Amino acid sequence: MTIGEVSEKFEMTTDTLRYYERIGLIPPVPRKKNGIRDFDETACKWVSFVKCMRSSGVQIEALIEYVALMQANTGLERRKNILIEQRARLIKQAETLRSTIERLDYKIEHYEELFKKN
Amino acid sequence: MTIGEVSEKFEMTTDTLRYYERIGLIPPVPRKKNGIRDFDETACKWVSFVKCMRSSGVQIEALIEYVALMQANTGLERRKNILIEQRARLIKQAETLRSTIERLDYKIEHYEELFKKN
DNA sequence: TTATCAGCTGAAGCCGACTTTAAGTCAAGC
DNA sequence: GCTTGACTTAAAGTCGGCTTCAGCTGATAA
Repeated sequence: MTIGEVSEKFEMTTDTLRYYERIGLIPPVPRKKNGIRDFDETACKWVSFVKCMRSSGVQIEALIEYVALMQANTGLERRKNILIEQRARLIKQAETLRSTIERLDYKIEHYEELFKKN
Repeated sequence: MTIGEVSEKFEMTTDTLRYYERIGLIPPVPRKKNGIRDFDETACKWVSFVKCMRSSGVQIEALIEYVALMQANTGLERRKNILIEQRARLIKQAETLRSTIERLDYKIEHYEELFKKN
């Protein structure tokens, strides 16, 4: 797959994909002889994974470390711990969201009351 | 309350508090005769509200508009809609988080399996 | 054949959200 | 009366995360 196809598939720009590869957020993408990127299934899976993680705010740094360890085929335990740490961060974030939503609900309710009165 | 006390109470820097006032994220804080900020209960409630919203990623722009309408004591309906829009954004975000966490769970599970084998 | 794509690289630019700095005021304690 | 430390402002700086640009190559199609 070309970078253009991948960018459509995952709804992100080609620039972002190149940027991700450049900073090591995804492993180096295989190339054709002329140097053009040729995304295989593995590369696509990485894009999918990183896109998902980023959409929830998982930090780029953590992902870069994870990818590097995968590339080096090492740090099994560390890899697992990165995932666990990030999960913990997300769970905390979900809890924060929950309580903010509650607060918004409460305020919205208050406006409903106001409208009823008039 | 001084800005220093408020910053301790809400665990944010005095710089951030001044910044928030400057851009209209909280209404103008009452001042003593010498110009020093003197946070009253209303001001504190605003800080608390904005801190909560920002911790969940509610956009500054939306909050600024909301605060401005409150100050002008107008746009009742619009105010309610701002809150509803932001709630919708947060709910979407919570859903995204939930599915990312699931994906992480799955990957972590995979590492567990690997460790069991060895 | 020429022009118009899609792709390439490296570097500079941009945006949101603070944070720091420079230069100054003011009140309390020694 | 001077130092200390908390406060003031406006403006510049920082940082993460892209995004855009300049200048190039190489393949396709009118």
